[in-house]
Amino acid sequence: MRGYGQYCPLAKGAEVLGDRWTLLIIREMLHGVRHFSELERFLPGISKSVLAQRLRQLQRSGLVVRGKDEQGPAYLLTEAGLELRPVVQAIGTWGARWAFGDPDPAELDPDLVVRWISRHLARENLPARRVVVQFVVTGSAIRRYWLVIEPDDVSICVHDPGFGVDAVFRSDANTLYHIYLGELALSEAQRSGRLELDCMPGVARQLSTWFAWSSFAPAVREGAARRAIKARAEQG
Amino acid sequence: MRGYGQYCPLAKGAEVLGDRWTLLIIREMLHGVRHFSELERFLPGISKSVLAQRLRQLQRSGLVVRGKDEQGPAYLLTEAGLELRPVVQAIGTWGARWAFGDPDPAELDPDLVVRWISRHLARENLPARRVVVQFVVTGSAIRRYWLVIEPDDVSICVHDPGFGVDAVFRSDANTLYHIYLGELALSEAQRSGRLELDCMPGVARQLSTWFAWSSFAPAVREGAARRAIKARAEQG
DNA sequence: CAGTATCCTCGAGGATACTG
DNA sequence: CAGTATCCTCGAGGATACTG
Repeated sequence: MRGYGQYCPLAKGAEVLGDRWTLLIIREMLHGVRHFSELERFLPGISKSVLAQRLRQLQRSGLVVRGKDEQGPAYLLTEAGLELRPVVQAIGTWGARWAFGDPDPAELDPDLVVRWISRHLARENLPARRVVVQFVVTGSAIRRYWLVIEPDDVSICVHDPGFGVDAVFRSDANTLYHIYLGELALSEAQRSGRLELDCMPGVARQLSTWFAWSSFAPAVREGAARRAIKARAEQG
Repeated sequence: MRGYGQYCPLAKGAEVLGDRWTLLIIREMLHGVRHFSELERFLPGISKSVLAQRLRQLQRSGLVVRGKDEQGPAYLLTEAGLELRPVVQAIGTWGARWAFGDPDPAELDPDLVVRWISRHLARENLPARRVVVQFVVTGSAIRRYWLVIEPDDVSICVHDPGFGVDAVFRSDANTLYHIYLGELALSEAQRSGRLELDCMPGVARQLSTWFAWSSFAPAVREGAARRAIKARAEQG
């Protein structure tokens, strides 16, 4: 981003962070995403050239270093990049409270929400064996996903991996997003019929503890509560 | 800013705040700036049309309302806008630590730094009478400012208002910026000869308590200390 | 997979003049 | 002062093809 011509900490921060997509790239990297193609998959709509340009710029600004790992080139956050966690948290918290209405249908990408869910597992509550959770996302086209959770690895399959299934979620994408974002409790979603949940015997009690949901969930809940109160006040 | 197509609190926050100049406009309004022309003066380089467009957008997003006061149209932050204070503070703190090198000479606008200083006074430490502080900013062209501090008003004059002067600061713009940003203590600036400070008798002891300096000063100091340690390590 | 190179379009915003 | 209207330029970035 072109500079503001001001010797001011906020202006300097905004210069580094203000380019389109930059903050979302940082969000992904704070979640542990390290590879170019993985960034592309988590950022639908970004083009290769923009992603490459942003990663170069982030290296020049000292937030990211490019290295190698087993799977090829890997981008890692520096100390400066890691210290953006409070910034991302502050903007996301504000966004959840004040810029978060109902989703546009085009924003409800089932692939994406299943990926998001799969990286916010509460590992400490999961059994020490392999667990498979199936998601059936209804809509104009039904999408199926199998979350294969191994003690030290998680993968998402779009075909039955054949290990058997511990639990099946069946809902539309909108409902799944609201559950992930913490606005809708599993039990409430089931009661209202928006979610069908089938579990293997013995799993039902633990299932709800396996998922950590979004780190913005508390702010999303507050924002939703505030909007509900306001709507009721305007009606009454 | 065009949307990201993601139903994510961070993406939604970034959509509202990510346009060029938007965060700096918010910074000014958090400092109490309410009028169009005042925003223009605090944001050198912004054009009328961009400022007008941003203010319209901020109203549409619900961060700002347009009203009237004694001096004409006035823009005020809503509750949503006021809650951006932690966001501005987080980005500025990060910027001070990780994106704040030496200033480009073009960034050292004497008008601006005197305005900044004048709105971070420690009112509780100022006497209950009118106080006048003169700033003489040296450089290719010498600029003079008189800060006229009344118990309930502060104004900046570029001609001697004729009230007499309680203290005179004389330094170049670079030094004045570093003092404002908290990197350079008044006493240290004097000792090193970068600042000449003349006071009326009886004022010298209090003078240093009159100024609150930048709210990012602690982060700027930490950032400068970190860079100094790093530079020394690289030398040794 | 992990990008680069090239071409092309469109929209952001600067400059300038004008208005209530 | 507090903006709006108009014109014009330039750069961001999308599409596509290509490379190690």
